[in-house]
Amino acid sequence: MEGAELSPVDIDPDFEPQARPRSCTWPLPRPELSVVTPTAGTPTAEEGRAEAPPLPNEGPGVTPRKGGSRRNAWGNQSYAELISQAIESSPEKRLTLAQIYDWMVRSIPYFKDKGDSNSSAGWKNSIRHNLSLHSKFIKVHNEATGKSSWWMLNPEGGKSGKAPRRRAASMDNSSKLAKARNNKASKKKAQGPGEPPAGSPGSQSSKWPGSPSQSTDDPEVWTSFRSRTGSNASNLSLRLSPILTEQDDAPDDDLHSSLSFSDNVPPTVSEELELIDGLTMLSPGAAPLPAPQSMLQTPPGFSMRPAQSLSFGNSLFSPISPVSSHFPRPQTLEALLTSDSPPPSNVLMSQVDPVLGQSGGQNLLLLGGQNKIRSPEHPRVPPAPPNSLPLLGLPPLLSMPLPRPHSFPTVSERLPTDLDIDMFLENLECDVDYIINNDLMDEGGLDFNFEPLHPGNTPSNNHSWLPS
DNA sequence: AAACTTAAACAAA
DNA sequence: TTTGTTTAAGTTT
Repeated sequence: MEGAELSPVDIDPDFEPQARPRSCTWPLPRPELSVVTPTAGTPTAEEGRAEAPPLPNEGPGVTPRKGGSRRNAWGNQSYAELISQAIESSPEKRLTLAQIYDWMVRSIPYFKDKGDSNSSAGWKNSIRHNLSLHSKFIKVHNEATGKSSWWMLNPEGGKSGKAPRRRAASMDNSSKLAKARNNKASKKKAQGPGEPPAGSPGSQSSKWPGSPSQSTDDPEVWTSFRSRTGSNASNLSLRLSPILTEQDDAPDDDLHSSLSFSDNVPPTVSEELELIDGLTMLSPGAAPLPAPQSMLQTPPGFSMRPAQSLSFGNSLFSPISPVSSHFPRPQTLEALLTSDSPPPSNVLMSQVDPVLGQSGGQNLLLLGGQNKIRSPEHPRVPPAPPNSLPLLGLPPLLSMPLPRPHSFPTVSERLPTDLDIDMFLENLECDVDYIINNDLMDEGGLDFNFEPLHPGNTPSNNHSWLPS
């Protein structure tokens, strides 16, 4: 693309702050011609990826300006372009906000002396603003502890496309993506407890931005699983699997596209998501917690298992210990930690993980939601769009006959070839049972009656594992 | 009018 | 505080 070999912002000799009524001050009328030095220091370069590619940069290319005048103090590039360059210059095509800042300071002469907090407020604000505003940038959850999100270029282009303010009759993909991230806006201002901002997209559920593989996925669908409040549930958000990252170079757009959802999302989905969104916050699972200790506090049945950070910390579901259906209940934490036969194809899992992730999360939600929380109107599983992979709301994986509005095809029907998924489902199933038995039934507060619904074809009909 | 930059209010972590 | 999201206003093309 653009990144040809461009000098960091060519400094043209004639450069002069030419009339720019703008109130803004130009601290550095004439940027030192210093060549972008990788700033030996910059240890900040997170995760050692520091070896920042010295200088990317644009040059003559992008936005050739006719006159010798430059549009901005640093050249003719817009913030968006600079950010794009920064991201592209990174080996993995992704950077955290801090890294972007760092790149700016190191690569663009104009910002060289503006790295300190004092002089940086303004442009950093603009950077952030641009990242959020343009659909060409997508935010990806950063697995690393305490790290901010990765920012990547929207594989789909997203172009300079601006995020549409509201739902339009027809949106192109990038717009939709943008929209997805947009919908979060709503609840900000003007929220009188009971008055949804009229005319604003307010009533929509919050969305979370896509993943690199989200390209054509309908953000509406799985984007919405991000908790409005940014609770743990937001960790369901996709993570960049190492594998995917590596393939990043390859045109994986198509690949992802093939996994994508259709563009149509039934109107009800939004509402649906609202509900789920709410439930999400109630779900203790789905939080790839970096700190193992914290997991000890979580209900044993849920997927927060320390082990996940080991071999497949990048797959949203892999964390669940492969407990076979013969061992319905995780015996002990130790057991969980030791039973670690990794799924055969972590690769595949990683690739679809965003989608599966949503499904899985949703499932847990449905489980919890329907049985212990609300759902007076029994949340419907959003009808999976035709070519959608498994949004398939894995409901079927719940071996126990929870009251469900729909009946779904069996897992094997839908995923005839994906053993990993089956395995995963099995695991989940076990967890669910365990939860039901230990966390719910023991409470005595719920009145489950499984038998009637299982006329005897239950795999483990004797329920010998049930706590007596 | 669209694309940008700059500011700033706010929220979440 | 930092990171993100939005809204708003002023400029430039």
